[in-house]
This record gives sequence, C-alpha cells and structure tokens, in this order.
Amino acid sequence: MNLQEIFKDLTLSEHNKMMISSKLKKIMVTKGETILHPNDTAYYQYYVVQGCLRSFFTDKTAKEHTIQFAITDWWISDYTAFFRKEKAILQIECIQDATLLRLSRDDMNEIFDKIPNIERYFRIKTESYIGSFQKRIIGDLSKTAKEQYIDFVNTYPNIEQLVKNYHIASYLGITSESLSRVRKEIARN
Amino acid sequence: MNLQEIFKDLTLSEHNKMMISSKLKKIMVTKGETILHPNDTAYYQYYVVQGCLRSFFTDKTAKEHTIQFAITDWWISDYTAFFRKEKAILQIECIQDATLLRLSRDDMNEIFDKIPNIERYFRIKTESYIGSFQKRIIGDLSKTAKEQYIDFVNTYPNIEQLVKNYHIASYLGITSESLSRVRKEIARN
DNA sequence: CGCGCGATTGAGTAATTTCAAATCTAGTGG
DNA sequence: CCACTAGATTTGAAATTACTCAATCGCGCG
Repeated sequence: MNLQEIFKDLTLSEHNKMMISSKLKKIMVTKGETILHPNDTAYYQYYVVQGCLRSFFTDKTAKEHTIQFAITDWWISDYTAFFRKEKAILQIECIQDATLLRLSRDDMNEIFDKIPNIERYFRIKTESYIGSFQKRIIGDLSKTAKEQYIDFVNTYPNIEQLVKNYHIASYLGITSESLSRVRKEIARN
Repeated sequence: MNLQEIFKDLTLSEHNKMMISSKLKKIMVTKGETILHPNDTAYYQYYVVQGCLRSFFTDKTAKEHTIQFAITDWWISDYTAFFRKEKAILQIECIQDATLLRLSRDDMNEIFDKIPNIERYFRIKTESYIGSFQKRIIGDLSKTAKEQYIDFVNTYPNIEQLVKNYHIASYLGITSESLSRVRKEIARN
C-alpha cells in the first residue's frame, strides 16, 4: 500500500514513511467478522484500503443503531472510546471482505510527536468529521424519514449500493419496515 | 483574562502568550443578540469567558433545532462552516449576557504554525467533541424523549438551569409540549 | 394591576412502530 | 440447471408515540 494515498497532500521523507509504515499493520477481515466488541478497549483505529465496515450500537432492547459506515479511504473506530481511552460501546463489523491498516493510539501519538504534519492531517480530518456529525444531527432533528433517506442516498451513493437496507434503516434511525415503505413511495413518483 | 485558564495544561512562553492574546478579541454580547446569522461567513469561533449562548438551525417549517449550548470555558461556532469555510447554516444567539474571546480561522492557523502545542490542544479538543457528538447521535437514535431529557439534565446540570425549557426541547428534538409532559411524568414518580 | 412570555393541558391527528405473515432473492447442493 | 433454503424485504393492520393547535395557567416585571 502506498502511504501517499492515505496522506494525500503531505510530503514525507523516506525515513518518515518507513516509520509510519512500520506502525500500520495490514489486516484482512472477512464478511461477518467483528473487529471490535462492546466493552473491549479500543486500542486501534483502522484505515480501509478495500472493503466495507460499519460501527454500531446495540441498545437495551437489542436494536442496532449504525453510527458509521466505512469504505475505501475512510478511517473507522469507536472514536469516543479510542480518543478518550474509555471502554468501547460500539461494535465494528465487516460488511464486505476488507483489507485494513491498523493503527494504535500509542503509535499514533508517537507519530504525532515526530511528524507534526501528520498530527495536522489528523486534526483536519477530525475537524471534518465534526462537520459530518453536525449535519447528521441536524438531519436527525429536522428531517422526515423520507428526506433522511434521500439525503443518505445522495450523500453516500457508494455505500447505499454495498449495504443492506436494514443497515441503512439502522443508520437513519428508522425501522427497516419504514424504510421499505419510504422506498416504495419514492419509487411510485 | 488569563490564558492559562483556557489552555490549562500547556506551558507557554511570555512571547507566545502575547502572540495569542493579540489574536483573541474580547467581545461583550447581551441576551438576545445574534453573533452569527445563517449565510454569514463563519470567520470566528468564540471562547466563553462568562455567560451562555446557543447555536441552532432553523428548518424550512421555521422550527428551531439547538445544536450546541456553550457556557464558561466552552468554545462555540458553526463548526461545519468554520472548519470547511462554508456559509453558516446555524445561528448563534446569546441566551445570557456574555463575555467572549473571538478567534478567527486565519489567526488560529497562524497560531498553529507557530505553536504546535496549541495545535495539539485544539486537536484533542476536537477529538473530544467527536465523542460528545457520537453520544448524542446514539441518544437521538436509541432513546425515548424521557430518557433523553434525563440524560441531558444529568450531563449538563449547569445548562439546564440557565436555559428555557423550549431551548432544551429543541436540543432534544422534541416539542416543548412533549417536554412538559415528560417533566410532569418524572415529577409524579 | 395587567401585560407578555413561557409552561402546561387537552383533544384530535399524523407519523412511525410493532408484530405477524407473505413474498422475493441470491446462493448452495443435488 | 433446477429446487431448496435462509436471509432480506415487503405488506397489512393495530398500537403507540409524539405532534399540532388552541386554550389556559402562572409568574415576574414595569
């Protein structure tokens, strides 16, 4: 894997590339596999080279709520747990066979100490997540199920094709029956 | 204002303190004032020295949805717009007379270039926001109005006392009538 | 005292869920 | 290549939850 594909606009010395590479462990996971369980310590975040995963929360009525999908070039973790060193409350599951690069929090911090540009890269990425989260909260608060679905399809067309409808429903905060009815109504027009 | 109160664990040289201070503009706002309107360019983020503000989104049915409250020692902005240099979609309104420190994006970046520790401070702060947002999304997706309200009161007891119930309702994604009924039910037990 | 904002209450309504059953579909083994 | 099966989606009807709209109440302040 080529580091430049991950850290697109950064110029990295060969030495630094080696250092980073040595800390990114390549992992292969197959569909259905779970790479993080609730209550685990979330040591790692994962860069998706290929494939598709999702993180989700299981509530006390055993209903699943998808927090994040991740496809090629996305990072995924239980970020609350990863950043704050708390126990994971999310589960991360592989939806489509995947190749990942695993990075531990400690290694990440070591990289930050040595390569400020990488700390900046992650700062900007984290800032950008804030934007996505804010937009999602606005959607959750102000949009009907139908509008939410239309937004999702427009925003993540690649993901829409990869995942099951019940995954999308659990991301949008509706039941899969409701999503089915929404889709039916959209198709009619 | 003492910079150490903002950047608690950081050791800053006098020179750096001066540099940062010169970029933090003290602003006084009174209850009811709006410091950011939808469609404005979100040049600034604001540190709350004293007082209370909220950011909110007004949807197409003119309903308001509170995204964030901010009290002493919190930062507030339309972060999607601020970070991504997009037009603001949120409005920021003063709920209780406030003293703020205003920091522009450009000045912030200049500080980051000169003082890596400050960039780190904001990186970690941003990471922590991710955690809050994630928890909020989980709440929105999985909790009833009553549970959401109880969580809010427990998580932000200081804010609960400062703001109107309809502010809280608009944060929780319910109507103020629903919140009133929830509160009534809680009081009964 | 009375105005005005905010909170509460009630009744009817709309949206979504629940639960159960039917249908569709992709992949597997014969 | 077809039949079968398990998983996924769809459908229907009843129940639930929260909303809307209108009216009333409560209280602080001029």
